[in-house]
Amino acid sequence: MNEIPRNPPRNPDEDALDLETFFPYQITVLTRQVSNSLAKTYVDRFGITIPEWRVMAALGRYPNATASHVVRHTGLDKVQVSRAVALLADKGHVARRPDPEDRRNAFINFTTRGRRTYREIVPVARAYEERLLATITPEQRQMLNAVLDELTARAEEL
Amino acid sequence: MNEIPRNPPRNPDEDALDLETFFPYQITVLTRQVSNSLAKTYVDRFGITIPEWRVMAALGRYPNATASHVVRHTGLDKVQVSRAVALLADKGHVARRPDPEDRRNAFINFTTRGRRTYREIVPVARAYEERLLATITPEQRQMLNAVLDELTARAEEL
DNA sequence: TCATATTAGTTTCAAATGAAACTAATTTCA
DNA sequence: TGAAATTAGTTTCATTTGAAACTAATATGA
Repeated sequence: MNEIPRNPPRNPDEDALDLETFFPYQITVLTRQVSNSLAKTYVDRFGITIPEWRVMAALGRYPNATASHVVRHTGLDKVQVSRAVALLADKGHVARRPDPEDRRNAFINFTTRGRRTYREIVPVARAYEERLLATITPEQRQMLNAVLDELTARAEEL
Repeated sequence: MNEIPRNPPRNPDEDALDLETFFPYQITVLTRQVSNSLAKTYVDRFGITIPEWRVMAALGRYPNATASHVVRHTGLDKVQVSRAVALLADKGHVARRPDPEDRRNAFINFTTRGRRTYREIVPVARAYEERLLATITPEQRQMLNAVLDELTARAEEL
């Protein structure tokens, strides 16, 4: 058996910053964990990536959207959307239809197959969220939701 | 002036999932925003990346740490730590000293310069956090902190 | 009306990432 | 002992990412 490595002594320096209680660190760690779990689920069970899922989520809510609309509703940038839509089209989940009024635009819609897949994913995504949040109270959830919105707006200002 | 593009109609489908209220989406968007702001600050003002900052933060708290200790305290993986330490050493912020008792290990410490840089960064990092959290109440902060810890533990289980 | 600017979306390229392979040192146990 | 397994840390390589350049279409204004 190896010796269990001891941590080096904690620095008594008053000014040292504790990463564990530093908010940007905390959310980074949580986000990575959550994203990795979800990405694995989406890939393993549905063969899609998170950006692809986000595009589908946007289409589920706003059908017949253009890529620009998808950008607005997913927090993805246009490169990611372009790629995700191309991959979803390859997989037969969505189809693009050029806008005859302005041929720079293309409307994006689910195929029958894509809609079926979307309807399978939604409850899985909800169930993950539900299990993740299961141990916190409804008041905490509600507060968390409000605080995250507030901080996102705030972070955009800074 | 171009026409302002209208959003496509919202889908009345009851089962559609709202990305904006989906927790994994919310924290992803917030985290990206916060990380980008901070990364820009660290690069512009101190010439270091976020992984390098995290290593410095770990060293500030736990001096004379090995790379493994840093891994444990930063949430970075060993590849990132190896690279970040190499970069910090190139920049003269840290120095590695082989452990004579076990030459696989190397103790990592600030150089004088590195410690000075660290002491400059800490208040900047604290100030950013402070400004970000300025609009939420102390009760909310405290709850947020507790909930994030709880959810991180929970996410690791799932 | 036609040269210039703007917009939608795609492609290119360079940097960041992390899994897996690797090197070197130490530990284990037959 | 000493061969096999384990550990610390680094390097390699394939993938992901996003900024910038690009293409095609439309809008603007002298």
